[in-house]
Amino acid sequence: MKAAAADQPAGNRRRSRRAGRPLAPVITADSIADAAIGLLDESGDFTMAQLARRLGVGASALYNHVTGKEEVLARVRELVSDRIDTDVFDSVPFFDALLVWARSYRDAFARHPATIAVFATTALDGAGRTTGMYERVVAAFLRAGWPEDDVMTTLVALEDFIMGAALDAVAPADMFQLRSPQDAPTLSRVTAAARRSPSGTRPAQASFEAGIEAMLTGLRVRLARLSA
Amino acid sequence: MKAAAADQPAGNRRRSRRAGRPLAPVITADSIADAAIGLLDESGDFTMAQLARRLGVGASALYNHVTGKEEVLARVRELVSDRIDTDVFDSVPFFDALLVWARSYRDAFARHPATIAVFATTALDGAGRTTGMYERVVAAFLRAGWPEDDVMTTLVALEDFIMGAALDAVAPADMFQLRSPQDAPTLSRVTAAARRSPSGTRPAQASFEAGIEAMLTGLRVRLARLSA
DNA sequence: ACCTGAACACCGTTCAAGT
DNA sequence: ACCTGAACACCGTTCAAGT
Repeated sequence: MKAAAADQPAGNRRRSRRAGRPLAPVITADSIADAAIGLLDESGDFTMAQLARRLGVGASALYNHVTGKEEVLARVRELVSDRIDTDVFDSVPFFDALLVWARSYRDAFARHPATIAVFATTALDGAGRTTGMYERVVAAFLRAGWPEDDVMTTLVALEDFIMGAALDAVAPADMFQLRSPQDAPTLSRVTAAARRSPSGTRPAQASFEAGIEAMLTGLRVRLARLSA
Repeated sequence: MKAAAADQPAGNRRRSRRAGRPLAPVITADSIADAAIGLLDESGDFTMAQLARRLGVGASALYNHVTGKEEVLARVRELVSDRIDTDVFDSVPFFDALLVWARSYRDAFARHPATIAVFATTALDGAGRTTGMYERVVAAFLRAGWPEDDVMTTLVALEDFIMGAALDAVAPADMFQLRSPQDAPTLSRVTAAARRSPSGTRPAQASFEAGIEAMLTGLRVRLARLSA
């Protein structure tokens, strides 16, 4: 009745590894984070059991490499932060760079909705890539002449909008598609008009562009006022 | 060994109710939503078991009144939406009203972080108070002369910012308090400057005010451009 | 109709046993 | 050090039994 253990070393399809320490580690903290981001991309969430299954180990094996799910999410955040473009600040004018940065920031997180709440509420722990991202953006604010004591306030305001837009990007397209339009005639009229409009872009996308444009317009005014 | 069942009818301290249908219903969909919002206020989250315990029933009893946790959250959203001030649109100029509305919107959700993601991603289902809130705000946009096919785009852009700010309001105050400041000297300098600044308001609050001001400034420009 | 209490499939995490 | 597999306390939800 015993199934033959015919696994190739590289294969992870079938379950067969006897208990005890393997000759070489099967997983690493990095491979765990990679697998997590894969699951996040595919289904928007992950469990420790799914993670372990994908890596071909038991769930408890994960805890030899990470302290728990929270650390996995923190590591995912680092990987996601890495996709945010901060190089633009060296090549184009400040406000133009801010627009590119904001778009890449929103896109990076819109693909991983499960990380948004964690990202927004977990403290930075030092030397990571997320900290590096902030360091470069803050430096750009200062080079643009932004008052030192207003940089964080403004940067976080921008982040608030970006995170809200990332959350919205995963909302159902028909959020405002009412069953009984007569209960909210004005809302129905306006959502219908939006659908007819020749935007081409998806609604969430259009709102992001409208919002970031308004915000940057307002921030130009703010900078002028604070500089005066 | 059997404990005496000495409960007052109104008391819900001790567990004692024999199986079978009670003479009068013990809970209702409304009392469930009320209890949920209480737990949300106290600890930022709730489980069906906690909800049942607070109501003095078994967890399975909840399912006689709601279909599941999702419905509970939807009902909480309705209660929260009810706290958003839309009356201002009748009493003060449009952009001033928008500011008051945005503040009350953010405050309503900042107290219930667990509902933010649900609110942002669940479709409206018709005749509720949330729909009513939208109906009144949309009407105000139109009265202010906003182009019909741009109302939803702009309203959602505002909501993106408000929701992001609500999420930020529950973030730890020391998010940017690095363990090793030398790894990010510019970021450290700027966060230190922000702490010294005589704002009086909390950082998340200051960012909300800066952001909504910038956004409304930008939207005034947008309205002028679209009207031209 | 509306409760209780047992049960189910799952969750994240711990830990002894094995190499 | 790093795996397996059993176990724990919990989660949301279902359902038979009781009135």
